Amino acid sequence: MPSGGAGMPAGKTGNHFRVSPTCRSESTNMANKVRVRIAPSPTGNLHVGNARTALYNYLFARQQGGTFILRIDDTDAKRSTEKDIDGVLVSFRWLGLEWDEGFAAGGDYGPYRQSQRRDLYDGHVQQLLAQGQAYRCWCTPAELDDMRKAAQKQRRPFRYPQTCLHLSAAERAAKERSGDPFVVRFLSPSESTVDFTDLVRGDLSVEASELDDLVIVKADGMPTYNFASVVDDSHMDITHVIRGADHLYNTHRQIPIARALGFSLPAYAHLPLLTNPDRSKLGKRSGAVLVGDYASQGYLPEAVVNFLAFLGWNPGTTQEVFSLAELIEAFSLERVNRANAVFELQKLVWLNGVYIRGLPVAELADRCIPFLADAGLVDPADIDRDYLNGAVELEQERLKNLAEAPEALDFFYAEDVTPEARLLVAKKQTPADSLRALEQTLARLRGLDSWELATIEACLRGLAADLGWKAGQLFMPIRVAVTGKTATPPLFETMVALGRERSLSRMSKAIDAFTGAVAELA
RNA sequence: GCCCCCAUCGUCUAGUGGACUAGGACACAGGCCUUUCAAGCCUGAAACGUGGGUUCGAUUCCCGCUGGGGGCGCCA
Repeated sequence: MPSGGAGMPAGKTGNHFRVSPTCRSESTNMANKVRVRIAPSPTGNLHVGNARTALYNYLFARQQGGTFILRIDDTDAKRSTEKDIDGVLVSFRWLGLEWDEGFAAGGDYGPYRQSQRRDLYDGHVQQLLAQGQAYRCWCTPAELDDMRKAAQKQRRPFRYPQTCLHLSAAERAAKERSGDPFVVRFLSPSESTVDFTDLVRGDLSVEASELDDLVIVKADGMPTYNFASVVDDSHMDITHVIRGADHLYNTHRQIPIARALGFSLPAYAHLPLLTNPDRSKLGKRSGAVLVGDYASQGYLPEAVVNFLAFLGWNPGTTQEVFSLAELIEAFSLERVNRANAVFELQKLVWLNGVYIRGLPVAELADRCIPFLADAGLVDPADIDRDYLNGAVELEQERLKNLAEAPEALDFFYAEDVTPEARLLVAKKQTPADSLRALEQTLARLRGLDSWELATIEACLRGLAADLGWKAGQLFMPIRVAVTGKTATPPLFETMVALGRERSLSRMSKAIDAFTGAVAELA
C-alpha cells in the first residue's frame, strides 16, 4: 500500500462534522501543525495563476511554521510525462518556492504522485461501494453526451438520471458478467444542503440536489480528480486547502465524499481568480501566462513573486515592495480579497525595475550574462568582468528587464558603432562647425594624460566654454560619435567605462565618416 | 439555461456606520533636476454600478436590479 505509513490518525473520525449549516472552520483540527499542498497536474509548465496559488500556500505554510507539500495530480494518464513534471518544478524553483515534502523531496506520506497511489484509492472505492454510497455505472460517454444534449435542448440542467443505480438485480448481474467497461459513481448526499465556511468567503451553501452522482473512478480504473484529492488530502493530513475560486463548486462535491469516507475536513480558502483585461478567466490564450515566459522576458523572480502576492492580497499598509521573507511575515489569509484581479503587467514592469536597481552590480551582471550570450555579445566562458560590471552599472537604472540588456549594452561590445552623420551635427550649429568641434574634442582628448571622469569632464566643459557652446550642444555629437546612440548613460562615465582606446578610435572613425558627409548635410 | 460567487480611480487596492473634501501604488499628464535617456522629487487628473430600505447618519448593514466571473466532463 503506497501510503501505508500515513495511516489514518486517531481523531480523524469525522464525528464532529455534521451536514448542518453550522459546520464551521473549528471543525478542522487546529492543534495539528499546518500542512498545505500545491497539487499541479503535469502540464509542462506553470501557469501564473497556479504560481500565485502556490505562493499563497507557501507563504501560509512558512508563516505558520507548517509544511509546504508538492503533490503531482496526474490521474489523467493522457498527459503525464517526466518531462512535463520537470517543467513545472523548474518554475517553482525559479520562483524560489522550495517545498519541504513531496515529489522529488520525499517525506512520510508518499508516494507523491497520484498515479502511484492506485491501491489507496481502490480501497476507499471498495469502502464506498460496500457502504452503498457508490455504484457502478455502465452508461457510455456517448450515451451521456446524448443525454446532455437533450437536456440542453430542453433548456434543463443536466443531472445524471441514476440509470445504473436503479438497475434491477438481474440487469446488474448481466452488466457485470458482460465485462463491459464501467465507471464508479458517488451517490450524491441525501442531506438538503452542503455547507462549509471558507476562510476567505465565509459561509457557503449549495443545495444537495444540485450535486449529481459524479464519477469517482474512470473506465480505465483511475480515480477522478475530485476523488483522489479528497483521499490524498486526508491521508496526507492536509490542514488547509488553499486553491483558486474555480474550485469552489468542487469543494461542495468533495465534502460529501470526505464525510462518506469518515474523513475530517481540512479548512478551505478559495482565492480570487486572475483574469484577462476583459475580466475573463486567465487562460492559455491570454498572452504570456506561463512563469517561464516571464523568466525569458527578463523578469526577476523576486519581482514576479512580489507582483503575484499583491494580486488578491495586500498587507494593509502602504508598503509595495516585499521580499519573500517580508511576505512570509506579512501574509495572512484574512486579508485575501474576494473579487477577481485583472492580471495587468504595468506594475510588474515597475517592480522589476525596482528590483533591478536594488541588485548589487555584479549580481545584476551575472543575471544579464545569459541574455548577452544569447545575443552573441559575450562568450560566457571568457568575460572581462570588470568591463562588464562597469557597463552594467551604467545601465542599471535604465533597465526595465534583463532582456533589454543586449540592446542597452551593445555599444560596449560592438566593433563599430557607425553613427548617422546627421546625428553628429550639434544643435543649432552647422555641420561644418560641428565637425570642427569634434576634431578639437579628439585633439584635446588625445592630449589628456589620464583617462578619468574628472579629467574628461574638465576637458570637455572647457572646450564647450572656449567654443562658446552650451555643454549639451557639444556633448551630444560626442555621445553619438562614441556610442552611435542619442540615448545613453552620462557621457563621461560612458567614456571611462569604454576606455580610452575604444573612445578615441570611435571618435576618429566618426570624424572620418562625417568629413565625407558634411557637404551633403550643409 | 441552472447553481454558486463577486462589485471603490484605467489597473492592483485601503476602507469595516460618522475621523471620507474616499487614502496609497502603478500607469497617465504637467513641472523640477539635468550633457541625452533613465532614475529621483513635486503637482495634477482619475472611483464608491443602480434602485430601495435600516439608521440621526451609509463606500461600509439588508433586499432587488444591473453588470462581471466561475462551475455544470470518464480534465485537473
